[in-house]
Amino acid sequence: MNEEIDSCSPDTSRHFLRQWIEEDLAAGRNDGAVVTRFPPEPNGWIHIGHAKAIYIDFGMAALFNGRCHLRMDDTNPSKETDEFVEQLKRDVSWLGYTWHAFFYAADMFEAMWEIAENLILTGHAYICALSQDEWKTYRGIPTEPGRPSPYRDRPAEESLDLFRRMRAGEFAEGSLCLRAKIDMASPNIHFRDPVIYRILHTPHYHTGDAWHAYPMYDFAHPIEDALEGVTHSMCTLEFEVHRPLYDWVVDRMDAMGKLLTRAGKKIRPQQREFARLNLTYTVMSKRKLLQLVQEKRVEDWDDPRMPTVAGLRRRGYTPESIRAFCEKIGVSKYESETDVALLEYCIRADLNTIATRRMAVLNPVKVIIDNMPHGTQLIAEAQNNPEDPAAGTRKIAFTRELYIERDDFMEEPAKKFFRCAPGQEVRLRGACLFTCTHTVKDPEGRILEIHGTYDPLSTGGNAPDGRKVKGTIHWVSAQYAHPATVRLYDRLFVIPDPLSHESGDFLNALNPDSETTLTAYLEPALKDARPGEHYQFERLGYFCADTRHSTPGAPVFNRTVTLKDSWAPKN
RNA sequence: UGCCUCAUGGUGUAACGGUAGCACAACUGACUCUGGAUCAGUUUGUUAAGGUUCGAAUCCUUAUGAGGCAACCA
Repeated sequence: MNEEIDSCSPDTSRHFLRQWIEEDLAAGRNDGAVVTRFPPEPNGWIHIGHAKAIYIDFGMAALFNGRCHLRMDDTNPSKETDEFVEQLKRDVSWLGYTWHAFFYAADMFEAMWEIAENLILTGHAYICALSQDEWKTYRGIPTEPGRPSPYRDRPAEESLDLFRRMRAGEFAEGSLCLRAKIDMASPNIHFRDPVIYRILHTPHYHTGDAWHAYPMYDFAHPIEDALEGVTHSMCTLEFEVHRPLYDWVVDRMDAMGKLLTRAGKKIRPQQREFARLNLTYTVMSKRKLLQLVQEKRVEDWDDPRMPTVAGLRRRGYTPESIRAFCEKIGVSKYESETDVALLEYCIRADLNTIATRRMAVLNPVKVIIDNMPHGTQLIAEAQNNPEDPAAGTRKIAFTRELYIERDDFMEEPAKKFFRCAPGQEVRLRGACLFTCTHTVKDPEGRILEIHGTYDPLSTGGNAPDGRKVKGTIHWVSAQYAHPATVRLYDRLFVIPDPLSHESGDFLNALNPDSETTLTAYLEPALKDARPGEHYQFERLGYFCADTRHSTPGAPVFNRTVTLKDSWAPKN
């Protein structure tokens, strides 16, 4: 791939986020600092949609010589684990990014607590004892104002006492919560006295049982940003209506003198939102991916059919291709649906330059070269990668009996079918020219053997008289072929019926034939393929030796992506 | 029917009051020891209606369409 992508350089187009930061810089805000963050909740594995966010968060920081933090947004202990944290780090690193600092939001619980107590003391928060159901009637609906909670004017000392006892674990989950006192008549629901602390007794993977009261996202996130010195907090569109609340919290911190300063200037974090990635035929919801894993519809989070970063990696996608994809899709606030064809283009473009060419036959039919004496063999020399002469060549034994792809032979060739057919000369890649003379069939008419002759003068694949041969097919020696497991993937998330998808019954919309496992004949060199290595099996597509099931001497190959067009007769 | 946001070819984006451009997809052709790749080319677009302006994708108004917000999730 080109240098731009290798260096993880950010998008060069002037999208609205870039302009936003440029304006801040021009206005001299935050003393010229640019600090961003990628703040996943460690409750699952990241997918291609997160890759977009990572690309933006890290890319914008890099563009302005700023810093980007990796932060675990772990304010809800019920779904979070250390394993997810470790996987998150692995995946972000694999994508090619290095964070300038790593944080757990949980490490800031004490600071958040202090701010919350301060809010209570200054009349900006109170302990509410309304149940969730009761609260619904007080909060009101978007089109009508809400009513104040009966606990809204609880004295600060009383709230403070209850708040501290919440923390100590004296109360049952749901019995009490801390609310910010803002505006029950606001058209923005998030301003109607939002909950900022709730009681949770589930142990936290990082802080254990030290806490029984946990901050809500809306309260915690701006504090995390402010305490880390984040200047530009970028997130997806659904948080747009939360922005006023984000600013409200930052204002409260400012009033308490809690904002960081740099050269005497306050670092005031701001939030902006961009559209999340939607891919055609692809389920991106973390909840649904979790369901696929839990119900064992897939092998694991890194199943090659999953849109997770780990799944793509195991499927054979490269970090370069994913970054190139992120650059191509751009950044906007329009909720678009990107065609997966673009993702596939990106991996083909990368693999085309780096993948080693090998010959393989997935659906074999035997070829017998009648004018080649039994027991003899020729040595063919083939390029390892025509796109990269430095990849060199290799020698392959060519024998009297071969396998070729069944699709590469047509008894009655269609128009423009230039491959093997009776009387039609074809090139056996890297070896020689071959002409089929006749076939042998079983009683059902299925072809068992293709017989023919080769041109002994065409060694290497070219006839000395210079005659042109339009078709070139791949082959493996029947004598030396290495049988191996190959898995072909179709799109797992094909949605034949959009209605079933929209009704939430997405499992019925999954393509049941998304994976086909078969035994293929490979050229002997493939026996030594190491997990993670990329190959192009000529016209069959790009493959990657599996990183999970491959064993030395017996690699399993996953198909990364097919070549652009597969030939089909046009009638 | 409250608030917020968005709308440019089939798809994704650029143009920031001054020639609607790029990429993917599709289709043509050239070349090729992969019907791949590469190279060249073609087709297709500013949601609608008003207004401001010498000039509007861009600014204003209205309409239409799409999405988000009523978890003690993030």
